[in-house]
Amino acid sequence: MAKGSGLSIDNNISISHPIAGSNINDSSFFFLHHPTVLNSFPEDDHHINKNTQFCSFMDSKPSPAATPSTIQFPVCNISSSHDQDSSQQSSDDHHKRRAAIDEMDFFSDKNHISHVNKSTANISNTDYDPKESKLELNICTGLNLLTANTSSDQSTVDDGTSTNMEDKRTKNEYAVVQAELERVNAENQRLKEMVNEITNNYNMLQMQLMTFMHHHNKKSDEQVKENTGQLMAPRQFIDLGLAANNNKTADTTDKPSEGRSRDRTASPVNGISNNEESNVLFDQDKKEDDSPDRNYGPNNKVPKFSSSSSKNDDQTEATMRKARVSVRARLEAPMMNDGCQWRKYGQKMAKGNPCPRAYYRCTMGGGCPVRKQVQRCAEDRTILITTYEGKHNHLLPPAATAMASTTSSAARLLLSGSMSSADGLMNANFLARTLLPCSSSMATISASAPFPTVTLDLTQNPNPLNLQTISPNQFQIPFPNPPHNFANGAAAAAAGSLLPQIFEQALFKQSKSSGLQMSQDMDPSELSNQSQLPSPAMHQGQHNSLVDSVSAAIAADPNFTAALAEAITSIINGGAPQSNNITINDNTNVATTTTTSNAKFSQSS
DNA sequence: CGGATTTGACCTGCGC
DNA sequence: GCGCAGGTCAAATCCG
Repeated sequence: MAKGSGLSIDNNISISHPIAGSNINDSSFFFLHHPTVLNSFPEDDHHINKNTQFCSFMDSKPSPAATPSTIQFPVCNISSSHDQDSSQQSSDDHHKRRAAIDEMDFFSDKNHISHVNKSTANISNTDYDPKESKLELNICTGLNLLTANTSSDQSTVDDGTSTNMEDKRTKNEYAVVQAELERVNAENQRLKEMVNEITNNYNMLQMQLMTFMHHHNKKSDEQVKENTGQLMAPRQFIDLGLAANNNKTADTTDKPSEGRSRDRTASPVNGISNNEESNVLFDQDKKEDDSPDRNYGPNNKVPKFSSSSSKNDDQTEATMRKARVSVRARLEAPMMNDGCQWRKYGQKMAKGNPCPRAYYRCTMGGGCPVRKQVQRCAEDRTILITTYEGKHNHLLPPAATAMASTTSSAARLLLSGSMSSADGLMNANFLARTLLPCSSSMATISASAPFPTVTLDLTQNPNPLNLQTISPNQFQIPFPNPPHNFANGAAAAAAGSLLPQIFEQALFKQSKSSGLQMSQDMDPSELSNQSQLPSPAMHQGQHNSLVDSVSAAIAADPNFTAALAEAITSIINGGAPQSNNITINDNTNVATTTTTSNAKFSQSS
């Protein structure tokens, strides 16, 4: 290479380093994106620190002035293969060198920026734009290399002393790193914004759900009584899970029209008002939480009434204990891996099913009230039916949060009706309408069942997101395109995590379409942020909530991400548009809330 | 040996 | 009141 030809800058990596006496072919020499190729002049030999390829990057003993501002890039496999001298360094130097290698200082002092003639630094790397560069590069190479771009007519070779090969090389590397850094920063910022948005939307939905249920709890009983004829049946159903009433006299005087209520559940219309004014609750479930193993003891035969300021919470707990979420999944394994630890405490032969029903209790937390029943379907024994009951009173591992949130949300859905019976049925029916707006058949709920049960069917493959009535007391949500043959059931459990989002969306939309019911009990400042949201934003929030669920599902079992993604995609593509058709009427008069709700209920019943 | 599972007994509510 | 069914208890057993 003739003198004066300057540096050859080429994106095709080919480094010839005559100074070091070796060619640098190791791709690891270049970090991140392909840096440009630099050929130095032999004349510059005396300027180059032989111990380094990038003088300013790696020199462990820079000049004191350059020390604080030296940019240090991680460079691997250099010294051993390209620098014989480095192998002779003392171990101390070696450690210093390594320490220098491991550091990258992109924010060096501007005062130490070397004077680089930008006019000669015609770098072919398109990522580099000195004008847009926000980072200042401090280069103190001690070199005085000439640079030239032989491949471009635009370049001019400056034979002056302001530029040199190391400068250009460093600048190239810097440009690459800077571009990468900016890209990563931009992506990081974008991800942060996404996370914040998802979090905000999730919190908003959760708050709305809570507020909505709180509103139901505070609705006056008179409003319910106005529809006594229509509400009788739903009251019986909804409150089955709430009231623990062993008052046999009351039972005989006002029994449910059909079916029976189980222990610790009772007809709510036995002269016991569920509204807040009654200020009555059953503390039985608190005992259950404290000592679930003793909830069948004689002391618990007669639930005790007490007053408490935390009535809502206790009622929530009570009903959560009653509400059930059943998951049907094709599963070879004897039990679905839902992330929790369970202890089997019983097994019974259930009527009408040759397969025994196993009873499990959560053992992850002391006195956790959550239980589940596992039984194979009589018709199709490849289907495993897992029924969850209760609410965990302890922290859950990530893998268990999906199903736990499902059961919790399902219970809350049903609970939302137990506070105010009319709206309770409305919730279920609204859920049906939301999920299957085109269907003329509504999920019907009666008092014939001991527990309100939501069944998540992961075994079917219907076209629409369908809501089926599989029994008078159950509404079933078949999961579209379910993953087949779950190896361990984790995907099924994870898929169940979609349920709370469905509930939340349904409840939220109900609250919207019913005239922003929460507004009565809600701080206007809180509501303002929510009710005034334009629909697209809200839909986005719901979608983000779904995404959040997806994340939990994936966390539950990454091995089934693909299968789960398929199912989720089906919901998003097939189910979400349906729900998104729900019109959010921000102009609905709040004063018409009760009327609207009752009208909805009348339609449903 | 300690924890988990099995399994028969027991409890409870409901229907007849 | 009795029987049935669902649900739970707890001693026996199993297992790592």
